[in-house]
This record gives sequence, structure tokens and C-alpha cells, in this order.
Amino acid sequence: MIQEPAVARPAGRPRSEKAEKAIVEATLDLLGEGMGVSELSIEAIASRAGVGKTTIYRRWSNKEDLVVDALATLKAPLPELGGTSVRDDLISLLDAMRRESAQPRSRCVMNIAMSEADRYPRLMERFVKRAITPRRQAMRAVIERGIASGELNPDLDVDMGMALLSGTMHWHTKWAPEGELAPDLAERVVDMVMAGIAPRP
Amino acid sequence: MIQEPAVARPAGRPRSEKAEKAIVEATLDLLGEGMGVSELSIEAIASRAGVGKTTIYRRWSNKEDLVVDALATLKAPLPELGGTSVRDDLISLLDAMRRESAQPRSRCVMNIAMSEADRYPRLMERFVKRAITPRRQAMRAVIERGIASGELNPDLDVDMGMALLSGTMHWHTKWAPEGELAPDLAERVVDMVMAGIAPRP
DNA sequence: TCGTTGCGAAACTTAGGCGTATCGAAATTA
DNA sequence: TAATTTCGATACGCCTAAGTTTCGCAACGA
Repeated sequence: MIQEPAVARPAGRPRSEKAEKAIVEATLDLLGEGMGVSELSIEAIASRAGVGKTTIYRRWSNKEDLVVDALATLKAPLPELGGTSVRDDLISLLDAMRRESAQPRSRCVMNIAMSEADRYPRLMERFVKRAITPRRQAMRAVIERGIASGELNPDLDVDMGMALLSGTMHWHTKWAPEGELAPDLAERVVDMVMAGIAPRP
Repeated sequence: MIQEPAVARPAGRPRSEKAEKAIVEATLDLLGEGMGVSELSIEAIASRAGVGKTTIYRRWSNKEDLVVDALATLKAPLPELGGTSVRDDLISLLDAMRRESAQPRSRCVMNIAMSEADRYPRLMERFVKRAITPRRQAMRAVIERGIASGELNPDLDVDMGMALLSGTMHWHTKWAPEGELAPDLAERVVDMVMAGIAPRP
């Protein structure tokens, strides 16, 4: 007796997984090279991936669907948090932002998310759910732990604290004067956000 | 004797200033409605402005030149700074950011500047010079005054302080949950940046 | 009045991308 | 082996927009 596969395979040549991956990779490559969603063309993707347009249209019905899937492919491996001190955990989170901003692919994807949200709401929604929300939750958890433990101000507005940390870090990734961010940037940001800019009496 | 005009006017019908303004206004309108630079079409601009394409091409040789000029048109009236306290001046600067972010036109222009910088470097360069640099200088001056007067930490890294203030404010304009920002947002940001999020002993 | 230039509208050429269809070859099941 | 499906390639019709040209009219100086 022959074991039936879990899903009966239809007759005919099976779809190539390799082609599928090549398509997604080509899409991310082109986006990572600074191409906006509207400049991105199916023909360019097919050419870059070395596949025919048919192979793309057989899987995705239009460009937006493809981009949505391609962005969803980007993994979001949050850094391991030591949990020893809130300061260390915040540094870990912010340093992950710094490292990601060094990769052109992540960089451009973030650009797209920030700028084309109005034009592609479905894309944005899915990207936020996949990439933004987990990071927000992690940071929120760390801050709340800090409040509970006394490492942070008990009256702290958590959302405002998150805005300070994320906003400052994002500001640097945007306006860094060409090239890499200082390796100790995350540490300096966290220390300054915690201490404030006013003199400590 | 007839007074010569400062610049000898060439023969023929003079160019219409009204048309020129209408073209720039139409460009800014369309950008303000969320249209990206690449979606923006000369035909749409001409139609919106009620002019022929010829009238546009007679003045600008391509789309990017037009957009550069249109963005340069946006005034940058920095707020008057009372100069009474550094805290008040910082609040004034950040509240100007908040008010500008409420105007769709400024909002979308900022979006473009943030996201399409790689694709249109000339545009970006001119926009930074016109709109970003003056604001940066103003904020830097206030912070340096605060350091000198003792209102801010004497060891403060000025650039880092600017990143905290601008980055946090920008973060709010980007991720505000739909609609307006709280009227007292600037005040709260300044106070929290000054005090820090760690408990004050 | 005449020559010159700008005006808006429209037609035109060129370029490129979309989404579909068709081809012969390849991969798979029955 | 026969039937079926996918493969990459290419051609097709359609559309949008760029940038140019032409047209008849308007506004100006001489």
C-alpha cells in the first residue's frame, strides 16, 4: 500500500520552489536598491529573478500582493534580552535597531513603511503587524518592568518613554552623516534618555 | 528721455507670473495629497493648474527641476523665540514642528524628504539647505545658550540633545494614532527630555 | 501695423509597463 | 506512454506619461 501524501498532489509538473524564492529575493533586492513600490515593475523582478512573468502571475495576482508577501518574509528575530538590568535590555533593543539600519534591505523597507503607508494601507498594516508590533511590545515590557523595579521613574508615561528611545534612535539612522553609526550609540542614547539633559542636582 | 528698465525686457508677450504660481501651487497640492514624486505627472500638474504643458516645459526642463523649485518655495518662518528660558524656547521650536505636521502639505513634503532622498539627491540637498538647516541652527543655538546659562547639563553632547528633541517629536508626528497631536505635546516632550526617564533621587 | 514671444489645447512620437496568450520543452502522475 | 501542469521566453494589445510640435489667438514693443 502506498502512503497518500497529506495533500493529494495534482497531476502535472509541480511548481518550482526555487523560482518562488528567486522572485521574492529579486523583489527585496530591488526594493533594497532604493526602488519605490511604484517604480518596481513586474518585468524587472522577472528579469532579475531569471523567471518568466507567467511564473509570477501564476502565484500573485498583482504587484501589491507580491510585495506584501516579500516583506512578510523578512524575519523579525528580536534580540535575546539578558534581563539583568533595564538599562542593558534597552541597549540591546536599540542596538538591534542600529544593526538593522546598516543593512540596505532593512533600511529601504523601513523607508517604504514610513513613506508609502498612505498609498498602500494593506501593505502597511501587514508590515506593522509583522515587524513593528513585536518590537514595540518588547520595549514596552522592558519599560514596565523598569517602573516596577524602581529602575525607572514610577510616574513615567510609558508611551512617551518609548517615543524618546525609538525616536532618538531612528533620528540617528536617518541623519547619520554618511556611513556607519557609532558602535556605542545605543548605550549613549539610553544613558542620555535615562538621565535627561538638564543638570542633575 | 525714457527710463530704461533695470533688465531690458525682450520683445514679445511677457511670461505670465500667474501661470508660474499656479504651476507651483498645483505641484505642491498634488504632493500634499500624498502623491509621490514618481507618481506625479506633468500632465496632472498642467491640468490642475489650468495651463498647457508647453507653459511648464518653457520654464522647467523636467519634473525634478520643477519639484526642486516648488519645495524651495515653502517658507520656513521660524517661530519667534522669547528668550526668557531655554525650556520655553525649546517648547516653541517643538510646537512649531507639531503645528507644521498638522498641515498635509508640510507633512507630505517631509515624507518625501525622508523617503526619497536616495532617489532624488539634488532635491534632498536643496530641501535640507532651505528647510532643515535653519531649524537645526536655531535649536543648536538654544541648547548652547542653555549650557552656558546652566539651564542644561554642562557636559551635554549638543547633537545628542538635538536628536532627543527632534527625534521624539518626529516620532509622534509619524505614529500618532490618527488625527491631531495633543496641544501640550511639545511641553511634555521638553520636560521629559530635560528630566530623563530615570527616577530623580 | 508688424514682428516677436507667450498662451492653452491638441496631436504626435517614443518609451515602458501591465496583464494575457502562446510556444516548445521539462517534470510529474496515472 | 499519455495526460497534465509548469517552465522560460516571447509576442501581443492596451494604457499612461514624457517630451515635442503645431495651431490659432493674445499681449507686448517698435
